[in-house]
Amino acid sequence: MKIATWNVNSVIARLPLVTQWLATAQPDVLCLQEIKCIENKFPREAFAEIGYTAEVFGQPTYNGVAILSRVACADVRRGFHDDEEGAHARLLAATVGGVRVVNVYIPNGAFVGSDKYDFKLEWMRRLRNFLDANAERDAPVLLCGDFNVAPEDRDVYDPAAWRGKILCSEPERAALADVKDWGFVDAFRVHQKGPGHYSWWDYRAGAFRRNDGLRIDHIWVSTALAKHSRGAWVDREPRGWERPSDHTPVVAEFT
DNA sequence: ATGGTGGATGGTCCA
Repeated sequence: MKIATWNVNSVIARLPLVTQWLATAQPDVLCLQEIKCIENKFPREAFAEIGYTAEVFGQPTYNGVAILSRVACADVRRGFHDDEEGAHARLLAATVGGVRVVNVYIPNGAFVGSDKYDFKLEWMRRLRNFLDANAERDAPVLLCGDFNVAPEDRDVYDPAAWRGKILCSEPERAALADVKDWGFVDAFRVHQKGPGHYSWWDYRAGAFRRNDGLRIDHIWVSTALAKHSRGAWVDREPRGWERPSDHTPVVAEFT
């Protein structure tokens, strides 16, 4: 089983790239974030034509997550139990091929100390609570998505410049570590130990050309699923295509 | 060079 995650920054604007990538990478599951559309504008037919069903949790203009899969999804969950009306569409869970997949778009947080930053930290606390209440540690569970946190300095192109900044600050790293303490293993780090692997590069200032990136998109797995991990990698190629997302896919493979 | 780009939208907000 091959599963991938990709923040596409508008699924409508990125449709040609996503279908092209699916055709070559051939994942069984692709979790999307920032689809930036409501469910009835999601290009469901284009994905169906190449063999993927879609579960969608949409929202106008901002956020939105979806799961594309070659097999049917079961037990689909949209958002937290205690979400209020109109809450951000940032969490979509489904059982696919025996794996409980939790697809998240963790808030960006704007800048350290902002209201959005507080919202981000609180959202991560709610995610941990969601996992405690809804996921089984002994089962194959996979948490993936745009986490908007670079967990360690080796995930950052210039750690000194980013120290304490948004996406790297200690409170964010601690909140994410608490999510990980639910019982996850970073599938990417099982296979890749070194620095220089990034999943996001700012659109501005030629960041991709200079490889000024951060590793903020992740695939984490329960220890039960980690036993079946056969590989994990970042596919940098779509970031270099025409009209790219600022993120590129992260992929993990399991037996 | 003290900014820069990109998406949804139709003024700015968000990243």
